[in-house]
Amino acid sequence: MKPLDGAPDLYAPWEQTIAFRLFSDAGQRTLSVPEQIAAQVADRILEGGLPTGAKIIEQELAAEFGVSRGPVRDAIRILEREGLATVQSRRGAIVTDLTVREVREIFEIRGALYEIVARKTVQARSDELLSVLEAGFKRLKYFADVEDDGGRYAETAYRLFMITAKYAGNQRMYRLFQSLSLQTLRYSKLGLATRQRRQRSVKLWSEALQALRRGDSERYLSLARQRVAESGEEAVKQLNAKTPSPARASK
Amino acid sequence: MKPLDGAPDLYAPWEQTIAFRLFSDAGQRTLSVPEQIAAQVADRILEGGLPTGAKIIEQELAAEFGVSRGPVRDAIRILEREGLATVQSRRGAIVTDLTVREVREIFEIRGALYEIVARKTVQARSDELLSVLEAGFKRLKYFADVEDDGGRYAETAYRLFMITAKYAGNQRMYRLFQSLSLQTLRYSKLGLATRQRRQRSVKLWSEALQALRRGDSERYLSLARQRVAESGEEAVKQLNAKTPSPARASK
DNA sequence: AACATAGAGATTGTTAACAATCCAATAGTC
DNA sequence: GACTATTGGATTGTTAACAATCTCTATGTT
Repeated sequence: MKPLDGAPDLYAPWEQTIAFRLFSDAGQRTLSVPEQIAAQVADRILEGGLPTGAKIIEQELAAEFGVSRGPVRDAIRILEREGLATVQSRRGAIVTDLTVREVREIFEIRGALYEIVARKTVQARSDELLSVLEAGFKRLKYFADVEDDGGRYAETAYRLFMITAKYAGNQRMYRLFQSLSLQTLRYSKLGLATRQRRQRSVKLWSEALQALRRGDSERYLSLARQRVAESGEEAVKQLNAKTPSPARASK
Repeated sequence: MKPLDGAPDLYAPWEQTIAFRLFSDAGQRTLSVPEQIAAQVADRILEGGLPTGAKIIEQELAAEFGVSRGPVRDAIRILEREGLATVQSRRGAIVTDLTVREVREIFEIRGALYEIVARKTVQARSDELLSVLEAGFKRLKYFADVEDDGGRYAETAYRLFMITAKYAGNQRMYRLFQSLSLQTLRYSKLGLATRQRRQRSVKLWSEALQALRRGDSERYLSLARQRVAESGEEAVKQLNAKTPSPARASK
């Protein structure tokens, strides 16, 4: 029944929230209380419910989740570790607000890691992987046409990529990708807010999957590289258009 | 007086302990109490005072540092984040004991990141960097001939590399390298326990620095790549020779 | 002798109160 | 009016006690 190490849960990654997977991927079966809190807050951050720069106050979360501040503190440290919260000593935590430079840096790192992951994914490809990806790709195409802020498409693309990354077999790298991609997910979204951009992304995915099917490692790699590069550029461009004038309108 | 962004502290990285730099690099000026504790314990782990797999008990550290368990818990979480401690829910923390597979995975990641870092270092090279590296290289040669377990050589090589990584300009990647390299430092040591191995490493460093001086990016990259590959292979080999029979001698 | 069970001690998880620090609004000064 | 001190409230940091859990030893059973 277990076709490949770590493969079973490839079949149903779409039902769980991203943050839940973030921690269940880490190994343990049941999540500790701080992890459960962290997962819920993480989802809120990724969905935009807690906007960039918002203060995360221990007492508030403690009251909301019905625990004392101790476990909440732990949860905040977990979010910090994942790059979703930024803690300043004695000043509390805020939802991480990446600078343009940091977003660039992370995309550069992701680009470097793609070199390895892409090759290993092609090498380890199987009918199973291809059919799982095919199913995911259908989802992706669906969300490309849904009119929203690009959030659902970006999330689906993230999950689709993580499936290929898991298949590459380097667990540490998988974990690293998870962290880096999740940190930039809110910013990637910006570059996928128009249907046009999403359709461009779908095209690149489509060709990449074909290359993967053929086992064309070089083509797959170059498409993956192109995708992350375009995605990064677009995110940075949108971010630049946004941040320079941070609303100093009224008063 | 400040020749280049982030450069000043390149001049005196040798006096501070590795773990102290680990946190002062992170940004803040003064270290919080948990960070100070984490730094001291981290040094102990890296030096071998706390051996691989050793239990880290909250109460013990609390008593030793004269604080309650709260800050110690924080410190342990920090060590976990840095990959030096492994925390199991309700079972406490131990000094991280990497499997052969994990060591391989980390070296693979480092290899991928070298691609970027090496190119950027060559691109950003300056007389200042070269002279700092020259001074560091002297140190390296010195420790190559000191008879010990390879610890001091490995540490010096780590610091020398981190200087080049800092110069590359991608802060996030610098931080990542710091974490990954520190996690494997205890294992890298294994491959540098003989004077012969150290002299081989010195040779690669020497040639790499020459290539850097000439601005020969490709040569520099290939030497860096070779160094990390050999280092990884040797570490894995030694680790394999060690772990399969985990001392079931007496009793 | 091998194995299962029970219990004591050790250890982590959680809580609530207290201490230290930070922040913002207010009052005071030039 | 602009700038600097002050003070109160909000918030994080720390502590010590209590609760829950785990581990290991000793005991008992087959």
